[in-house]
Amino acid sequence: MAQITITLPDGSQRLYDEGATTADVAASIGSRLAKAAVAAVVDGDEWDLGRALPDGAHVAIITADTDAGRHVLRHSTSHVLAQAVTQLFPGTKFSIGPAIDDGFYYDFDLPDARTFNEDDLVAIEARMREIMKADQPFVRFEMSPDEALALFADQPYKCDIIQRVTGGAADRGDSSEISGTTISAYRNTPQFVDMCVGPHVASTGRLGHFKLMKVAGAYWRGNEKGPMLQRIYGTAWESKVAVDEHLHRLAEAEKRDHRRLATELDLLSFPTELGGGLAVWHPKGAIVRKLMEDYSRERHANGGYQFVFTPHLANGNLFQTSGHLDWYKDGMYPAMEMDNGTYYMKPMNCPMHCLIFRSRQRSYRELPLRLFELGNVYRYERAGTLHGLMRIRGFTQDDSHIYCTEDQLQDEIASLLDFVISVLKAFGFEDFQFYLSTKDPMKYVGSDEIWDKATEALRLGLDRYGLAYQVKEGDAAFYGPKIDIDVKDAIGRRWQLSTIQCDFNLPDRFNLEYVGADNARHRPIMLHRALFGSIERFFGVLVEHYAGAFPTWMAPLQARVLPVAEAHQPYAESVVARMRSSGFRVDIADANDQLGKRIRAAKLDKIPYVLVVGDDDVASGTLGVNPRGGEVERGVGFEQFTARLQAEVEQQLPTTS
RNA sequence: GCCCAGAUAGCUCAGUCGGUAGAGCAUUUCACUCGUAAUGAAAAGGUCGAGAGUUCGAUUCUCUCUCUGGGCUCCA
Repeated sequence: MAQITITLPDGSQRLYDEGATTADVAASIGSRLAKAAVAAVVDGDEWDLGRALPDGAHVAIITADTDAGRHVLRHSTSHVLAQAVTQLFPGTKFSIGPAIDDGFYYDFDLPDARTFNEDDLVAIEARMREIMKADQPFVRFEMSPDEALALFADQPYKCDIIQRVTGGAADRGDSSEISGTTISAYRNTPQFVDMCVGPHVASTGRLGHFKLMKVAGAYWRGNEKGPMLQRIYGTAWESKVAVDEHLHRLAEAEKRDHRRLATELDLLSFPTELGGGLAVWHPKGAIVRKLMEDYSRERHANGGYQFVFTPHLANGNLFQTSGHLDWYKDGMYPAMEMDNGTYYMKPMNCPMHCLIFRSRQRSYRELPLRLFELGNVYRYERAGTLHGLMRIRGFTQDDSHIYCTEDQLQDEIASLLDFVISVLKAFGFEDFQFYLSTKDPMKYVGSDEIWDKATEALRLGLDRYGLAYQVKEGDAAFYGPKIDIDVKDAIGRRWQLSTIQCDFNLPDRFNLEYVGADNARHRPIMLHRALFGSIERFFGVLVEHYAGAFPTWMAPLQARVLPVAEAHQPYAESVVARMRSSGFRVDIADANDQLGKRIRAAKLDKIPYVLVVGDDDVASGTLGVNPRGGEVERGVGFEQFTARLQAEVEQQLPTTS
């Protein structure tokens, strides 16, 4: 029998009989590898284990415990989901079922507009386990588009994909289903076959560590004018342990949910009487917010910004001039008709800042002119999009508009990046991701030349700062390209916070000018930027980042004093009074309840320091210090403790710019 | 806006096959005065999200609305 030569990732070569598969290669390397294998990379493409290899192929085995391996498990599990649903609900049309982060989903169109319920999920999951127990093979085959259209004649969504792809109109959503002009599919049973690029595990018995999570509606092809399908989400992993760890992570994330913690820690609430997406801040939340704002103001004062204030309402002419009424009217609160015009709640501050710039003649000597405002804006976010503090209808932007010359632009962007990162680090974020968003060809104003110029300036700013970034094509605002900055929180989730946006448009619309050194009039360049984005959202992210345990400098209460018994009450009160006079936020828990109970309550309130005072402390002027997350220390001198506390606060709060 | 699921005491939830409701924690009071994560007892606390319909009677069934949650779409 003829032999073929296979090259492995380490460069070594092995000989196999002709017709050998990737599974044979894995088995020849080791039995553990063979067991862990789910697919392989053959000459750069992902292949099933069962496909015969060509001579000279480069082969790398994909194991289940890698991202690529889990992707195969998840994608294969989604096929099992589709088979289970089509068995249990005859007549179901199925559309697409890709692997996603942590899992997979599949979209279905059920007969008679039926929808899934919780019980259905249980039944479907049970049927999936039967299919896995049956150990059905995933058999790959290929066909022409015409054959595929015939095979999937009763599956309109599949036909839609085939026609679109063969018609040259494929998009990203189609890529897991189909590629090129030959259509591949995988058959599990005589009845069930699904169009798919693959790869898949060899058989359904290889699967099993999964859980169906939830049902949701999803538009076919993401088009809100199109049909609404029923989507089932699931998670799948290489082992039961990995599934359990994933579920544990979800539970931990839920414990950090800012909406839950806002209630538990009495920070703020969303009274239904107010209307959706509107919050009221309780005293404890307000303290934290005030500290954030104070810090932001201090940094801006040191950073060469000038503070301004603008009203919440404006005549519609202003938003006509800015162009926002043309582009974003649906997102604005409706018009208020007054006897002297039509007024709107402001959805952003920039037009008003432009009016400040334009209020008198400006000289190049004033530039860059940096206007800063904690500006309250109101946007009519669609009902289904509201989400706690993260998506809210009334919020405060830490908003700045910088007017500068073309020559100043790149320096300004570079120093802005510096400023943004420095402020975010002060709030405990260390890991940043940068994005450069470019023009949306369907939605923009201004000339191509001006867009290229702005985009290039942002790009050079990032390059000059030496930052790695990703480009998001077509993701820019209508008025200009932007840099967005994501941070990674304590449990690895990413949040988009800061934004730096170039704008060659508003200066035109507002006819902004400055007098240059040449005594001629020039148009300034405008930058929009926000560090927190919105105070509310940033606060929400901080709550989740710290799980409600704010660092001492911004904690609503920095310490609580607990007299062991009533006899120690006067001493405890003197400790509170002395600490308050030093500017610390402290309260007392009277000796009405047992000490253990009061300690527990203080810990649940996530107060940084619990100070227990008893006989010894009264006698020698000391404190029992019980720090959050640390060991109890008895007999600490009062001055010693307050000095330590002061140092901690100062160290956490850098004020350099 | 669309699909699905919800809304019962301050919080977390149970319950009523249609006859106006209960627990734990929190709160208040009393007793206990305690050295590092839940002392005991009692009291008080609810138009059962809002409106309409069916019914002798609706917190429960139906409809509409408001708000919330999970998705989709959107996010200047």
